Amino acid sequence: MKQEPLQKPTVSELEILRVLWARGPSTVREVHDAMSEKKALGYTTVLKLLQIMTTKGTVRRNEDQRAHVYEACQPATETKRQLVGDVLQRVFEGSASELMIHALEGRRTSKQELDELRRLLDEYEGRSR
Amino acid sequence: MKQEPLQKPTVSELEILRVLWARGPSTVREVHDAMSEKKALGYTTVLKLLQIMTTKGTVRRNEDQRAHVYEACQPATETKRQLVGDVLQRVFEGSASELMIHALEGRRTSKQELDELRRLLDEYEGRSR
DNA sequence: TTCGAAGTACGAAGATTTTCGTTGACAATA
DNA sequence: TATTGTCAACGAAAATCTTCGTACTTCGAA
Repeated sequence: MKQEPLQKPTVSELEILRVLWARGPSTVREVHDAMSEKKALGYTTVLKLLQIMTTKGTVRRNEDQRAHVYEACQPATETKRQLVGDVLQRVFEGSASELMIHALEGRRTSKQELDELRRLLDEYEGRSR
Repeated sequence: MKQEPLQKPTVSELEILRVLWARGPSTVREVHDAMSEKKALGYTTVLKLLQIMTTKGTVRRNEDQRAHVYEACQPATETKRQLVGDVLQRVFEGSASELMIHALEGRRTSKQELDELRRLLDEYEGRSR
């Protein structure tokens, strides 16, 4: 049962992906060290996760070196889009406005970020018209 | 170990919550019927889910009638905020702009919705200033 | 050449989620 | 009153996820 790369990463898998997105192709050791700043996980735990992600097609690895080098199969943008799209559907029935309202509430959003958001809307509109 | 209502509903639990939010207080039968339009689940599956959610404090129930009546403990808004806040942190490191970019990409967004989004930004800014 | 460090592979335990089947209590009705 | 549905409670199986421990391999250095 070959799985297309359409499956959502789990919580732990996402943590790993974030490291790979930030660092680019990395060894288990590098991923483990980068993560241990935020969360302590055993080396073999990270290794296992990467092995599982390999079988799922989430990451691929280069085995030329003794320490295999892993990298994400999908660009970060694609996966992020998928993740937010999932919430958009499951929680907000596809309404971006609803999503936005709840994203803004319960946090302080700076004037800078609001302006940035407006700029994004204009840009999006200009692009898609 | 009493759990504060800070725990994220699972995928299935969310489906149930959506029904409760839409219908208001409902019996298992009502929830089950409402859901079966979208997804077929056994009656006892829905019952079990509601029982679990009761122990978690996600929903509460009135047992006056033979068919217990369930309702969500948290208002929809609160839970939605929590869910989107979770993604905001885990995927976008708290950046609403990043969230927005990826929410808009990969879908068609109408002029109406874009205007609505702008209105929301203005409203938010006016309110918090 | 032997020994330790660094790596991968494998299996597995424990937690959580998802989904029902079964049982027994009750109630409506024939 | 005997039968037929409806419902809650419970247990449990199957699927996932999370986390490691152990064993085996390989590469350098002593």
